Amino acid sequence: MHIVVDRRPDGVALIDDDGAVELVAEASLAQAVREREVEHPRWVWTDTAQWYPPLLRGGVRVERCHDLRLVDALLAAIAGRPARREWGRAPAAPRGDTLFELDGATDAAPQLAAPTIWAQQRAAMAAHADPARLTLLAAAESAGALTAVEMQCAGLPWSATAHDSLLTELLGSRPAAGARPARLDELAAEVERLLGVGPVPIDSPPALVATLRRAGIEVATTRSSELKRIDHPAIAPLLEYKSLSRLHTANGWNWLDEWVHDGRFRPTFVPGGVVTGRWASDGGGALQLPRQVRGAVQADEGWALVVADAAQLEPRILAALSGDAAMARAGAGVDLYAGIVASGAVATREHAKVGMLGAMYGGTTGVSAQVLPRLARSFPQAIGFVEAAARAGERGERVSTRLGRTSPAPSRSWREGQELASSEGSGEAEGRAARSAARSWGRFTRNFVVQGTAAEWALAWMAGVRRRLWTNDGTPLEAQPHLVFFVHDELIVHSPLHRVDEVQQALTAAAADAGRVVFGDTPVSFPVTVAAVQRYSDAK
DNA sequence: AAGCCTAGCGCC
DNA sequence: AGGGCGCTAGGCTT
Repeated sequence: MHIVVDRRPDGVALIDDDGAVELVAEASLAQAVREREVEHPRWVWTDTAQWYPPLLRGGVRVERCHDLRLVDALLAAIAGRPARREWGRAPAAPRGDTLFELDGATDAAPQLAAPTIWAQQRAAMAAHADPARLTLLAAAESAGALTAVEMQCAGLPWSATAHDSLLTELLGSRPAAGARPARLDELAAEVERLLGVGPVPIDSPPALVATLRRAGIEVATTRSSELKRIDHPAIAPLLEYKSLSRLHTANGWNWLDEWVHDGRFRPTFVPGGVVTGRWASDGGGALQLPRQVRGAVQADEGWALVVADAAQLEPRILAALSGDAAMARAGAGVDLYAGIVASGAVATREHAKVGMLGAMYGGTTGVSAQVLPRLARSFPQAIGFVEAAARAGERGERVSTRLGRTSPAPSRSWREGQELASSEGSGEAEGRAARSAARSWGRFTRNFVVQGTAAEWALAWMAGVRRRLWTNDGTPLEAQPHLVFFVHDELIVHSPLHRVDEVQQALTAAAADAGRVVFGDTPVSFPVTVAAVQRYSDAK
């Protein structure tokens, strides 16, 4: 049962599968949705990020939806056309701002109504080589969109007091606006003293490189990794300065003022915001919360944070994708890398880890490259799978995830570079540039299949957790266990203490389900580590 | 002043 | 000569 939500000049039309139309005023939409929700429909609408927040603020939860904008992005990538724009615009949108724009129609063409787009998408999905998987992906993507809105609405519990203490501890008390914290002043002075060449432009990388060189420190950049290799007394305080300066500028008091209100951090999550299908975030750097500040993420009194992390998700995804039975066996325990060592393929856990990451990212140097041949001997299917994805990318082909998300085609300039290099009389330089570009795109497609499929697994996991925690009995979301955070392979549920066991069970069971949902019958396991804590920093 | 780019660092 | 991001500061151009 679907209900298409369509904005009309005179209100919002709710259209069911029989074509019955209920027209409701925008102001009474929440009430209408609440009443229809008892039928457990799948709401079909242009954009969850636009439609859902007002409903949720009105206390109305939606169990399932089909997000036309997100599915359009999937279908566009598959068809190799640009995605549509201008979703959910009011009919009074200015001339030219129509959905038809990209189809080459004139601006006299009517804006496509949601029912029309829905019909087109159903047809496109039915015509796909694997409609079942694509339908699953559409549902998972849409469930993610609902969850993203709910997580923003609930917010991540954040203690401004703890954050302030932590900053004061590390940086000194809060400085006046625009001023530098005392600890940073001290460190800058220390660096200056130890370099002994006058003023040090510590915040300007190019100028700092020049100053370091004047002090006899031969560096090409001011990157920490490069500085770490240098033996000089000024380096330690410089590195500490960089780390604390970063904390201050990225997650200091200004960040706290801007992003934390009423004990909650409410970032905007952007499902499908990354080309691989991973989520992105908008504002607050939500997906890059440094470990330094995770002590400020604190459960409410009487509540806990249930933090769950999928163990070595990407290599497990690769094992399942490629059907590599040996790697599945290595992953039988909680630690896949230990399993690889136990299999005899490599000597240490670190080698296993670096080697697998290198295989999935396309690393060609160092330990990663050294152990790759050993991994390839022990796990030929897994390694062969990513190698094939890389070769496809190098040829300019597109690749797909397990559920059918398709990588973009390489750019025109990329293709032109390849053609130029293979044309008659092409020079050495063009050839080198083209091979470099080809390998680079191959690294992208190599990673795309793994990262993208891991994103699908994570969506399935999240949807499973949400379903298990689901209630729609009128209890506010924030009065029961609810998802508050997601980062690629990690979920946090804020839960009343007396329901923590049940939440842990939900996180674990949903992970096992996700493997079956995405891969069907697979020997690969997807264990999660789960910890109930008061502070996020206590989780690992 | 605003927009864009680069360097650098945080996360997965 | 390692994939994907977001964000900030400095420094340039417009």
